[in-house]
Amino acid sequence: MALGKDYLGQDCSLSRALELLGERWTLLVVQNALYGVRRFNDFQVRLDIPKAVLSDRLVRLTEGGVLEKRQYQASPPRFEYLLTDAGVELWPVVYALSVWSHRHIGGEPPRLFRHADCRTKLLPTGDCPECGPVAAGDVEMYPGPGPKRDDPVSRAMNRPRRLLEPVVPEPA
Amino acid sequence: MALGKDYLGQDCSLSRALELLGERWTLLVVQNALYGVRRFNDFQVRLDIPKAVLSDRLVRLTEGGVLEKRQYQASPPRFEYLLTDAGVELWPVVYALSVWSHRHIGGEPPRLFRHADCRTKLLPTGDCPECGPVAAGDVEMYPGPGPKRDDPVSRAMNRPRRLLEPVVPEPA
DNA sequence: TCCCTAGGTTCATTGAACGAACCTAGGAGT
DNA sequence: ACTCCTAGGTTCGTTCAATGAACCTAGGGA
Repeated sequence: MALGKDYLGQDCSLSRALELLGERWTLLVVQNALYGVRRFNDFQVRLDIPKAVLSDRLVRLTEGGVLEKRQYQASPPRFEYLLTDAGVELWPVVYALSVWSHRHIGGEPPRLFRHADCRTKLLPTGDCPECGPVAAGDVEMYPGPGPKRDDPVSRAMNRPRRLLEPVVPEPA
Repeated sequence: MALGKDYLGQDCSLSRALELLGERWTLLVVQNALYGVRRFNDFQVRLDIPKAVLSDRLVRLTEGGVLEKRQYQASPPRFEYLLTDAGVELWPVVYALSVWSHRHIGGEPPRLFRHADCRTKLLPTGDCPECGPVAAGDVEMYPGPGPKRDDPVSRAMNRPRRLLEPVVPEPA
């Protein structure tokens, strides 16, 4: 975002959220973290995002308390980025915006979401019509009618799976 | 957003929403439209946004079906921008993100929101804990503890008022 | 005649996004 | 012993959106 990613003169909570989440690519990174993507190269392959931008976004999300960087292997040192509790709480926002997009912009959704316990499709709020509020970890993602990207990470997401369950792409 | 405001290679609904709503300032324009701001100069005064950017965002939101441009006076010709039904349906997204920001980033909210009928504070989803789903027009906005901007448009928003009710700033 | 208002447009400057190239350290293959 | 591969980045020149000050236009009011 050119010349100032901040909104200094604003008085609302939304502007503070947008300083952290409103930059290009940022919310897509969070969405894919909810889908189970954890590693730098997996984000990069799935999003086709310039590495320098991805690096910046991961740092900012980590500093902002949305992600946590963890070493998952000592030698050679390798890292993954996990959503914090605050990050997981962005699920309703991401889902509501996706539903809005499908309703008002159009396009077939490549992935659908239901309550894992009762298999009921979620309301736009992310709640289950039968059971009420649903934790993000109890949401099951399964393939929808829309076209899907063809890369190893996206392919690994085609099996029905819960949110936050780590994506393990097959090696090429 | 530099070099491409689009996300062409993406397969998700969210990326299509972000092509329309994800640029700098855009969601703040929608938020203020929900708060009752309708006129070019009122958006400009309240947001301190460069006029060229505001002009671009209003055109894009209008083309995208979020706003509708209407002439409210013939001579001299004057215009206002009203939210469409699709635009009003962004209220839960805007509200959920504001609540997230207050919970996880902090800061006092300058405005609070309750169900106008029963005066109960809304859930983060925008629903009323007592009555269930609430239409945006039945949400009442009232001043909260946080600091407020001091401009004629922001001052006009300090009286308790329903969402979408037109803001009428006092002339300076 | 002059100024004011609403609703913009024009333009030079700045700095974020892009993407290709490069880097580093540890295994793995031959 | 040497080379390749992988994960996880960094560097850097190019492109283009954001900024803000100046300007524009048409009608009304003093």
